[in-house]
Formats: sequence, structure tokens, C-alpha cells
Amino acid sequence: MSFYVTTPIYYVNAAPHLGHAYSTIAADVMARHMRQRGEDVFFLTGTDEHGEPVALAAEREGLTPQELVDRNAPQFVDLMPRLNVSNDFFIRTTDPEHMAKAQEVLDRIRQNGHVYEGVYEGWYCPRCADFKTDAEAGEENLCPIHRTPLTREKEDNYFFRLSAFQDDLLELFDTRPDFVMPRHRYNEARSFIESGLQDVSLSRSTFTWGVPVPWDERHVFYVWFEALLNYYTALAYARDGEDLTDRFWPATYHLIGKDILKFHTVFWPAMLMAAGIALPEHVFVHGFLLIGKDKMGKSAGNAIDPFAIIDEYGTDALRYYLMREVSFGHDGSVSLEGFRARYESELANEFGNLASRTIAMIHRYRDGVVPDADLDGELVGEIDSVAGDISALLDAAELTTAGDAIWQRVRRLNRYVEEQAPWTLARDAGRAAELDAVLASLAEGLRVVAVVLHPWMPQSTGQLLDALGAPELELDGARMQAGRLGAIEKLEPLFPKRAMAAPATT
RNA sequence: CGCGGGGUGGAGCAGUCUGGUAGCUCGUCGGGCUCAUAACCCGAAGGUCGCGGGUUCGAAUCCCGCCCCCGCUACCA
Repeated sequence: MSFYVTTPIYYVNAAPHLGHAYSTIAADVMARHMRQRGEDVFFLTGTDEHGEPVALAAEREGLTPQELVDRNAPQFVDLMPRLNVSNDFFIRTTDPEHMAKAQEVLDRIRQNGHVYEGVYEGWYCPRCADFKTDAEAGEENLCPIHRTPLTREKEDNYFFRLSAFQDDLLELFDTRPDFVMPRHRYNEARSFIESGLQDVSLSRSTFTWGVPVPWDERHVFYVWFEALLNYYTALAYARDGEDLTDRFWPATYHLIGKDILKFHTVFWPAMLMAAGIALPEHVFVHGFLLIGKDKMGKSAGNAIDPFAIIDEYGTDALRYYLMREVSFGHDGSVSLEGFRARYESELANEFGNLASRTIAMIHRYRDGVVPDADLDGELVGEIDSVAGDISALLDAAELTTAGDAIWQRVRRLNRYVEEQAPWTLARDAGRAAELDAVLASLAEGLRVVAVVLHPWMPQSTGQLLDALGAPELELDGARMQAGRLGAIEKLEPLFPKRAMAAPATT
């Protein structure tokens, strides 16, 4: 089966921050997991580079828009290896292939009769660089934020006949209740559709930084419509000489943040319907990371610098923390204190130390060779179920619950050590067979946990599996097998404790 | 105004769709162990599940009303 997962494409105007890392890591966990299951996986991320904000920023800096995006996009390209993200392609919407393909699709929408010429008119606040609704403008036509007068702007536009798709969209939502996930986002999108859809601008004519409208050179496409198409156009040219569209389209999961819900759950399916292209299977909407109780913004955004955490604690620790701390699909708070707490207790004390104590005992009691002994039946049952459990959960993008399921097994293994007390068995030569069974069971349990945890923490689990002499990652192999392991290597602590620095204040 | 989400032991959360002894992590207190990164394990204290009413043998979970917090209500992305 093919599995195609996408992140939003990131707008190049701002530098990468924790929010970008979050979306991307989530997609990576899903992609890596599916590869472990032997699925045919394609994982796309990239940058959104057109639109007025880029044009204005370039002007301010005395650059051409192309120069600006060429300067900023590499920050996002470089983010991927730093996060140890396994994307199969990185699309930039300034790629000529994307632009050509987007033009083709949008022209098809026009040919299908869903585009017309009109005038967009609205109240505009120059300081917000944003249009305001009549309700926001009020009777005095003041900007609700700046309390300054709004100007009446008119612009010749091509319009997309979104209103014509209202019934089709409702039917989509009726027929496919898992089109938008989780459920509360489905409700939100649906109620927006039910409240009545207006036609939307498809093009802009007041600036030129965008994909030219092929049938009217005075216009460029409104950036959203062109940008959304990246999910589709990328497949056509991501591999030289090979069009992957038939192989991976429709996408299995679009992962997005709640801020762009409307575009992905209303505009995007309508566009695809208009173009006669199959619809993605799921749009999964995750929440926002909050810094303490505040929304992550320019000021708060610096409170947690993903790169500083990576430099001090490693990429895996950041990946693990973000996926574990915030219930996937909801908003959640993150903090440096919270990060350190989880790093210490879960990564160092529970998982890292489980690896240390297991490997140390095998060296101490059995010269570093895992005994070929029958495994503890009860433990086998509890550990072997993990692969099936997380498969089912990740099929539904339940990343947090899947992490919980794995961690239950980590804790189970630590409990198993206490229950069996290998150090006691080791003092009695007559109980050597029991000790063999315990050590073999522990080692296998550790291996299985490392395999299923690999999508979250590819680097450290890879290191652990190498030390165990069993680097294979297939999920089918994530069950306990007697005699699977032999001589194993010693291992430095996977998550060494750090001296507690004074909490960074903001 | 309308729509959506949230309000669960000291903190942070899960559970609510598919009613059935209220669960997890952290923190606190007490105990055990010594293989291990002074890590690990066990036990205890602690909750009228926002408020009021209803349905039911039984409600955190379903229905009605209300209070508080957050978001959305469309063309910056």
C-alpha cells in the first residue's frame, strides 16, 4: 500500500521555529513508522514562497523577491536534517515545475467553468495589510485593532466559484466522517461550510510576485490556491524522469495546524473537485504549542529555541518531547522546565537506564552474550502486543496515544527487572537457567521497544539496536524471539544527565 | 449574536463519540532493592469530574439551562 504524508509548506518570511519543527516531526514519525511496516511511503515538506508579504519584505530589504526567497528557503531546507527528518522531497513553490503544473491545474478549473471575472471590494487597513469585514469595520469604518480609518479597496480579480461546491462538500463530510480529523475539527469545518460559502478570489492584480495566470498576464494566482497545489504537483517532478502521481496520489494524510483549517478542509477539496482530481484521504489538524499559557508569538517564540535544545540534548530528545508532551490534535503547553523533567525521568531514568542496566547485567553475569533461553511467556505477551497496538493508533494519527502505549512497555520492563531480581538469581548457581531466561527476555524486550520507538527517536534507538547486534527495523521483527540476540556491545548512556542549568528566563 | 473547543485530586493531562467501581505522569509522604545514568520498584494521602436540573437500575460520559476561559466568524500567510 502507498502512504503519502505531507506537512504544510512553510512561509519563507519568518525563520523556522518550534511550530515548524512540531508539524514536521509528527509527519516524520508517521512516515518512518509506515516504512517499518513495508508500506510504499512518500513524505513531502517544503516552502511557500509567493505572495504579497514576500514581495513587500524584499522591497524593504532592497532585494528582488526571488533573491529574498533564495536567501530564506535554505533555512527550512537545512531544518530537515537537523531534525533528522526523512522527507523524500522538499518542494519550493518557486520551482518552475510546480509553477507550470499549478497553472495547468488552475486552467483546467477555469475550463471546467468554475472561474469568472469580477471585482473584489472591501475595507482595507494599510497598517494590518489586511482586509476587514463589514462587521469588523463597524459603522465608522475603523480598523478594530488600530482604530484608524480604513480605505475602500477595489481590485479586479478572477473568482473561484466556491459557493457552487457547498452541497458537494457537505456530502463529502457526510460520506467520509474521517476526512477531517480529529472530530472537533471536523465539526468546525463543517459548521463553516453550513454557514454558507462565498466565492473567493483566485487571482491578484495589484502585485506581480506569484504564478502568472496563463489566460491573463496581468494577474498572478492568489497564493493560497497555487500553494495548496504543491501536494499534488510535487509528485510529478520529485523524481527525475518519473511521475509519482499515480503511485502516491491521493495523499493519505495532510498534517496541518489549526490556523489553516479552512484552506485545507474547504477550499482545497473544492478545488480538487473543480479540477476533477481525487481528494486526499485525511486532513489531520493538530493544535498549537503554547509557551506556558501564551500563544507562541514573536516574543514568546524565542522562549524555546529548538536549535538550542538540539545542541544541548540532541535531536531525539526534542522529537520525543514534542510528540509526548502535547496530546496530538489539541493545543498544549511546552516549556524548558517540562522538557528537562521528561528528559530526566523518561529518557534518562526510564528508557536510557533500562538499556544501561540490561546491557550491564548481561555483561556482568553472562560475559556480554545474551543467553539462548526460553523467554518469559507472560512478558512476551505484554511486549508482543505493542506493534499491533501502535499500528492501529498510528493509522488514526494517534501519535500521543501510541507513545503512551510504547512507554507502558518501557515501564513494564523496568518492573520486570525488579520482579525477577536477576542479582538474586545470580548468587545461586542452581538458578542459572532462570537467570538465563530473565536476561534473554529483558534483552529481547528492550530490542522490541527500540524497534517500535525508532520513528520517534531514530538516532538513539539505532545506536541501541546496533549495540544489540540487531539493527533491523521492520515492524514484523518487533516481537520477542528466543535466540534472536547473541553477543552485545557495551553502551554509553543514551541520554546522559546534564547539569541543571539555571532555567532560561524570558 | 452564531459556531467550535476547554473547565477532572497540588501541577499537567487522558477518559466523554460506543453510560457501569475515576485513570496516567509529575510532585508529596512511607517502604523495598542494589543490576543500572543516586537510576529502579512497591504502597499511601489527595478529586462533590465548572454550577443547576433531567433521562436511567446506574452519568465525568446522554439531554436542557447557566457561569468562566480560549478560538473561529473568510481573501497577510
